[in-house]
Parts: sequence; C-alpha cells; structure tokens
Amino acid sequence: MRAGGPDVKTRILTAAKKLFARQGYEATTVRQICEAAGANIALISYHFGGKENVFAALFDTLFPNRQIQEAIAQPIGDPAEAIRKIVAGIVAFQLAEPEMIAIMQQETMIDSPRRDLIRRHTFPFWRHLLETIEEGRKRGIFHVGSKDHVLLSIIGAVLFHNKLDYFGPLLGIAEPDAYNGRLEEELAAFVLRGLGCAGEQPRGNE
Amino acid sequence: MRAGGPDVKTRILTAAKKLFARQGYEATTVRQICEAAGANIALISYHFGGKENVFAALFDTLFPNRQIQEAIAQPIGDPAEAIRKIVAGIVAFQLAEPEMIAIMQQETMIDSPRRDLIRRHTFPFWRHLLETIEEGRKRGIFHVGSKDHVLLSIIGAVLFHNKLDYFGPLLGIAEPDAYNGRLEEELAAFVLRGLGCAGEQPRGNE
DNA sequence: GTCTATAACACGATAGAC
DNA sequence: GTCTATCGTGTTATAGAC
Repeated sequence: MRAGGPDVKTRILTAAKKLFARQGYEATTVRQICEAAGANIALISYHFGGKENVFAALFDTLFPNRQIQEAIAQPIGDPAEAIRKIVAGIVAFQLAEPEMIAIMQQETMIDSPRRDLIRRHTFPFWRHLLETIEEGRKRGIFHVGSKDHVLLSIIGAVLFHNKLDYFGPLLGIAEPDAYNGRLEEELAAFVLRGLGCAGEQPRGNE
Repeated sequence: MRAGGPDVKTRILTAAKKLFARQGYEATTVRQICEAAGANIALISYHFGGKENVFAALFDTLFPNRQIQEAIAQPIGDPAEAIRKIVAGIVAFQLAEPEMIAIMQQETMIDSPRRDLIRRHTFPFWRHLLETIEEGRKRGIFHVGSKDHVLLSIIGAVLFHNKLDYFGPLLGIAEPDAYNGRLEEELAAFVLRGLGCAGEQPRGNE
C-alpha cells in the first residue's frame, strides 16, 4: 500500500486488519503494520496510542454495529424467515469484510484481553439469533433438543465457511464440486434443516 | 503443577497444552510453560529443542493418530451410521483432550507456521468425513447442494461446541436450558438433519 | 503530522558450572 | 539432568528534532 492514497489512519487500519486476520494479533507487529501501510513506526502511537487501540478502532469503525442495532430492533415475525435474514446478514458481512470475521473468530478461540471487546460487539446479534430459535421452538416450527447447543452449532456452521481455503488441499483437485448456487441459500437451508424446520425440504442432487 | 509427579518432559507437555489452548501459541512464553510445569527455563531447549518442537510433540503424543488410521481404514457402510460414528469420535476426543481441539481450532484460524502440521494430523479424518458425505449423496440418502460447503458447515458445527463457556454470559442466567441429553446425539441429529437425511426426524420439544 | 534514534523490556535459546 | 547467568534479538513505545 503506497502513501499516496487515503490518509495515514485509514491506511494503518486497513493494513492492521489484513495482518491481524492472516497472522493473528500477537504474531503481528506494529513494524509490520506500518511497513504495509507505508507509514512511520511512530504513527501508531501518535494516532491510536498503541497496538491494542488499533484493534479496538477496527471494531468501532468496520463492524456493522448500526446495522445490528437496526436488525434486532425489529420484531422477529416468521422465525424461519428471520433465520434466513440472519444467515444472509452474516454472509453479506463476510463478503464485505472477510478479515473482520477472521479476526473475530481468532479472538473467540482464545482467552485474550480482547475477548470482552468482541463480546460487546457480537453478543447483541447472537442474542437475536438465540431469541429467534426460542421463538421458533415456542411456535412449534423448530424442533431441537437444546437451544444453547443448537445456537453454537449454527454459529459454528455459518462462520466456519471462510476457512474454505484452509481445506483447499482436501477439496477441489480430486473431484471439484459442481456447486454453483448461492452460498447464503445453501447455508440457510442447512441451518433450517438442522433446526428441524418441517417446511425446509432437502435439496435434490441435481 | 509440582515437581513431584510425572517426569519433566510430561509436565512440560501438560503445561504447554493448557497454556497454548488458553492463550494461543504466540501469546504463551516458554517462561510461562516452565513455571507452570515446575521446570527450569533451560529444560525446554534441552528436552525438546525449542518451543515449536513442544508444539509438534503435543500432536505426536496426544492426538489420536492411531485411532484415526483405524477408523478410516474400515469401509463406510451405512452413511448415516458413519456420520454418527464420526460425530461420536470427535465428541469423545473433545471430552478426553479438550485443549487439543482448542489448539487445533486456533491454528486453523490463522496462517501460522504450524498450519501444515495440523493439516497432516487432521486431514485424514476430514477426508473420511468428506467421503462419507459423497457416499451418502451417491446413494440418495443425503440431499445437499455442495459437498464442500456442507463439509465446512459440519466441521464448524461440531468443533464450535467447546466454546460454550465463551457464550456463557449470553446463556444460562436468564433462561437456563432444560437440555439434559447426550451431546453426541444432539450433534449427530443436527448434522444428519442438515444433510437432508430423510430418516432423521426432527426432535420434539418435550 | 512525521521522522530518527533510542529507551526499556521481554523474548527464545544456550554456554558452562554442577 | 538440572541450574544460573547471559547473549542476541525483537518487541512496543516515546522523546525530541523537524
């Protein structure tokens, strides 16, 4: 990234996002970030006040906090449709900011000093998902044993999709997948079937 | 961990496993490991030859490499039953060595120098899962659009269950889950429904 | 606002004594 | 096999010049 484009703060944020996502927070140094951003090493301290504040700034500026607030403010309505919207929202964010989801996942995996920050940003959305599951079960639309466990299954299933490249050596070469459909439909169908949603028919093998 | 128990190499491995799982590889220092193991700082170099070799030793000694070899050597048979066995195997390992799965997940999330090591240990098992999905689809038992994407959904759903504590603040207190069943049944049922396995009826809300 | 130079410290690894 | 003391390096952060 050359110094000609956006301002320094933005360049640092963009570079940090990319490196945090690829290497993890701990393995990424401020030297690396500044080099990638075409910025001097001292500018992280000057503009943000340290590496950890760069991390926090990422979630304040690039996480869809506002969209989440709006989404959870609306009544649930049809639980199956609400699930589709939730899945579609995650897929859209994954498409717009894949590194942010990667960072989020990393920080969920360890007991880091950033854990609470991540929770503050994500828990409202996950609470909305949990309430949707409860509503669907109450109405007899979803049929699951444990709402807590099924919540984890759904989050894990949806978020893990950005690890397709990790499994590249296992897929692709031998017998490429003929799938050309839209990811969000595939995912929503899997989740709704997992929820025991009767209306969701298994897809045929065309 | 006091020095009275197992030998030093074992104590170091146990301490490293715990700290890697909790904090991540990069955030864990050899000083921390040795302190927790009741061992001198120089003994990691002497017994293992460095921090990275401690990591590799963990997967050589504590990962169920032999069980995996045996499991994938057998013919698949009934795909639905094979899926149940795969899920049960993961749940059993998660019960026996939860830290190993946590470490595995972390290293899957980043592009680390340990990535290939993890792949070597885990890919045979994931390949077995993928082949089971293909077999079930070929027989018309499973109905999914993309075997690659559904593979990721399943792995994500099953592995993410060790993050129940992370979501603790979201669950439990307000409206505790009445679930008392066995996790492996719950998980296998979710996965098989997700696979569009017709025989798998949605569970009732008892 | 940006840079150089450096402080202050933690890291992994090991030489050498026992 | 275990320990102390230390080496060399890399880290974040910042003082001070411009």
